[in-house]
Amino acid sequence: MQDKQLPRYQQLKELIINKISNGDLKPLERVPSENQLVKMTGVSRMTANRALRELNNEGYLDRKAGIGSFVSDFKVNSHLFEIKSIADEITSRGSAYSSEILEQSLIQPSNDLSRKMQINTTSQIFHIQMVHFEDSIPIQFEDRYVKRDFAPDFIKQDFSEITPSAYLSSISPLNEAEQVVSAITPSLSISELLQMKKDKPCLLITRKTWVRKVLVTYGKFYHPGDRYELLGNYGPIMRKKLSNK
Amino acid sequence: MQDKQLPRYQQLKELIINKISNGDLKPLERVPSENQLVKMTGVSRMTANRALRELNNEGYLDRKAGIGSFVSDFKVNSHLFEIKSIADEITSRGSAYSSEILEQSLIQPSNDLSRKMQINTTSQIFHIQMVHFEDSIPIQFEDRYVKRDFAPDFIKQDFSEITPSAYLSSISPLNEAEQVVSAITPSLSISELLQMKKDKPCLLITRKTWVRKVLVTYGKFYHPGDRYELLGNYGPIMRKKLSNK
DNA sequence: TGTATTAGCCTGTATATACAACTAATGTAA
DNA sequence: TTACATTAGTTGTATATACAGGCTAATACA
Repeated sequence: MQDKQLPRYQQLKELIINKISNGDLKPLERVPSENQLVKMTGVSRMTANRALRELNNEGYLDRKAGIGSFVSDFKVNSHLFEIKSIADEITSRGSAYSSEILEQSLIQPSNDLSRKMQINTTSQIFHIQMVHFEDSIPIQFEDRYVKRDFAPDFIKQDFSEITPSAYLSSISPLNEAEQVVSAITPSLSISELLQMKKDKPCLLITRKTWVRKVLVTYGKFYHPGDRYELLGNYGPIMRKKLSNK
Repeated sequence: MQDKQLPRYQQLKELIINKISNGDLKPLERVPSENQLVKMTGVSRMTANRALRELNNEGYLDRKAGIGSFVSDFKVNSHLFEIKSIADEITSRGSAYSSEILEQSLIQPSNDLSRKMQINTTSQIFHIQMVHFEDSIPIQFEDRYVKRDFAPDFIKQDFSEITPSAYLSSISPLNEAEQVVSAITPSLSISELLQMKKDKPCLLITRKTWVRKVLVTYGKFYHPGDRYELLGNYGPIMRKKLSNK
């Protein structure tokens, strides 16, 4: 698919990212050391170093001199992993997660939608609508469209078991996203779905996600303004320390 | 201040970041090449390469093989630079920026505020409240606190000329920030300041900013929900191409 | 047994070197 | 003039090497 072969440090990075995203490597698990990578793959230590160092900068790994390199525990981190885990976010707060699926179908996109998703109207698109609950209180209404080409089995999934975001991440690491955050007054139907009081505001996140420069999903995520806020960290990533005792 | 001297690639990075943030190097301006840095500073090309490469990854520079390295045009980019420039953001849209200052004073923090700013109540804090306008339409109400220690001349500034964010960035590059985004129903006074219709929602951004792990400013920024949205890009930064004819 | 030392592995940094690919400008031949 | 080749400067990648510093576990010693 690619025109040219990727540089070796990049191949190493993707190898490790794939192992993380398909579960071969789990959070806090050890990753091969630089010298092990040298022996395994034949690269020099400096390029193994570059691969691991960049994965560290990007938040995939935690490294510590004298100890080793370990898969990050993404519970706290931002980055694209944060995006996949409304369920994890809820459970990591110690709350009970549940969901209710309202719609799950295959559709032909309207003109407007096909334009937003950068496709023609003959392509087929999955559509899903569901509500996510924290301790039985609705916290997100998800209205998402997914390209059939990217996830042909999307329609067969049981999204009460795995969230759409987590499922999509399991197919292929999502490597680019754009999100627009705004404050709106919700429509009556959404207000009811989220069990919101009249005239209370909604936090609306409109998100597009790409895999290798190809847009694969477009979704709107509505949160009750008084029950949800969005946290972002910028600058040097504050990483959790590895326990040393 | 620092315990140990920073690594040389880091010194190079900060040197260049400082030149960018104090205006010595302007957007789209050329930055010394790797070999020039080698001659100027005596480091090896690989460490000059690392410094420039990381600045590129972090969005400060645009590099192109065969051409050179140039300061990014931050109009589009996110990162911490985005944060300093509500005025730039407005003018870059081709609109007219103006502002109105409501309060500018030196105060003793309340218990609550001193806790939020991680100081004791004997420290002194600057407080400023102002409204930012786009084409005479209010688009942000800024309610900000700044540590006196960090910016002793803060109170003397004319913030109709330079925004508080831009002024703070000019003192020292802000290297870490946390922001919480939420949707609220504004108080009556804020609703009036922003000339909002009744019951319309507000996008509230609560932001803390650090310089070298020390919190220097804490602010709340209120935007009319129907006139403002927050854009975020994640993953590989989409950089503007250098014009090549 | 208890304590100090050492050896070994890990990451972090720094240098020197090499080659590839890209670009702009220049020189050269048709 | 036009088309092509050359050249110099730039970034991008890859390797080999070296030393510093953090950490752990084995070892040596008292």
